[in-house]
Amino acid sequence: MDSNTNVALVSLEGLEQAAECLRTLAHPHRLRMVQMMLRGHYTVGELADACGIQSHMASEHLRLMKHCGLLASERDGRKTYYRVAEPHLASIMECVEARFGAGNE
Amino acid sequence: MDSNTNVALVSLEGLEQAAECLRTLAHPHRLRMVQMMLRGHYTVGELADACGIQSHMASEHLRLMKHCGLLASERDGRKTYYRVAEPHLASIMECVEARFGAGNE
DNA sequence: TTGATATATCGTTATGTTACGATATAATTG
DNA sequence: CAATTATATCGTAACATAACGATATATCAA
Repeated sequence: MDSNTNVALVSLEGLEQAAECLRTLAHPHRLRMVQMMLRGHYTVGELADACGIQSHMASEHLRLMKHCGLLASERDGRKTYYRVAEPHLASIMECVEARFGAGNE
Repeated sequence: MDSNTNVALVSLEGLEQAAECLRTLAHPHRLRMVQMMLRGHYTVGELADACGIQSHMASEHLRLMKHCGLLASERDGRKTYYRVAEPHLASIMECVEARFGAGNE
């Protein structure tokens, strides 16, 4: 028996929230940022550089993910450090790595 | 140390594919259908009824998920049965259930 | 205070997605 | 064969998202 066979179906409201989070996560630069943030905390500029995008665009991606509860941030002087706030993100990134990581491209 | 700290960052190409899959999954009706299909196989009409949508719209949702490798289908007479083809979907739905299921709404 | 640096926000345009009626195909029944 | 049932596809209008230049704010350094 599959491990989730006995879990009740999630309510439509729950699925709508889940869809919003997944949709927010579903962008290659945002996935890259999350993957980095699971390994440490980074400034907007560092995340932008790693993605090869301008920092004002990274800022917007980060804002979207923070808005749906995936991230949190704290300011230190003129830098803002973002970090993962949703514990389940690690499991989802493990799936992404298992399915799309080295050896599966 | 987190369990994924040593895993190499996924290539941008991999992240683009991952983003496409996640974006396809990120819809409340599609999540409901996947949740059902993890428990059995269903026809287009059964999945449509469960979501309260017309079957031609369910057909379109199912086509999108099949297109990116999440589902497979087989025809039996005039019915088409869809089933989950991507094993990692179970883990992702477990995350969704843990985060948005009963007790977390 | 002035200039430089780091983030954030705004406005616009281009592109993508969703829902849905209409229509098409394919299989079954009478 | 004609009618019915189950899926699938097409065209389109409404809506959402992404990218990006311009601009704003906030902090630090000289």
